[in-house]
Amino acid sequence: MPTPDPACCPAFSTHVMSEATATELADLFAGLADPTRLRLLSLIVAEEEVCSCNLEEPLGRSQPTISHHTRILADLGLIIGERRGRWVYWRADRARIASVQSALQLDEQVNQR
Amino acid sequence: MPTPDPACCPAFSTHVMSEATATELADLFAGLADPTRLRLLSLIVAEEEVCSCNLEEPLGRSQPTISHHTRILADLGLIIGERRGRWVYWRADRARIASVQSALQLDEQVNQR
DNA sequence: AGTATAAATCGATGATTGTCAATATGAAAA
DNA sequence: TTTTCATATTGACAATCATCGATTTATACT
Repeated sequence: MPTPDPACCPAFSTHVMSEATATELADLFAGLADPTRLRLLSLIVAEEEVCSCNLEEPLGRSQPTISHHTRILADLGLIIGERRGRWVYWRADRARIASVQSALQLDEQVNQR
Repeated sequence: MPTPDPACCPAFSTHVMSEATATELADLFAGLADPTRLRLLSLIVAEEEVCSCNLEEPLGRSQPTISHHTRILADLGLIIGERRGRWVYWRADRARIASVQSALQLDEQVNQR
């Protein structure tokens, strides 16, 4: 009778999320990994559209900081800005936000691409 | 006839996610905002349980780095580790992961707590 | 007890990030 | 064309973080 396998666990073949997919997803989560940005997003999601000038006061951040955060969310496609005159109006891309949700089905993201 | 309101937009009362909720959620997203951690999580989610010793090779990271990442995911409650002998076996807390998903219903997170 | 080994912790380093003051850009109003 | 003002960009700084080599802790085997 052979000695039992001392290995910690049986051999198994696991599928790992690809580097590319992981990096892409991580960038999205990083965009959501800031309290100010989440509050900003919640503020925009709650309305049909919100003017930039109405963001600074409820968030308690300076104008450059707000601009910084809106840019990050916009670059990720989570919000969309439209300039009308001197003001920029922001609205949420709800489909895009929902797609981040479904990205959390991690077992279905495996080995794609 | 009075001059039209020069304001950028009509007055509105918006609900913003609370600081506390935002910080809590941001911590969770920060945990997911790293490619190595996402691949690690996908690897664990794909199996019933995975031994630590089977994580280093597919992820191409050193043992201290893997330990660092499992700790972060475990502290967030996304994975659960169980020591059996010399080895630690990890499994995903799927309910916890699903709760992060539902946290993305940002409009329902408003003003809670 | 002594050895082997799996995982955790420590210490250091290079990189990224949130923030704001100062400045620039761009569009409307006078 | 000047002036005004909403937004964007720049530069700087403190803080956080991913990573790994070295070491420690803890468990099992002899």
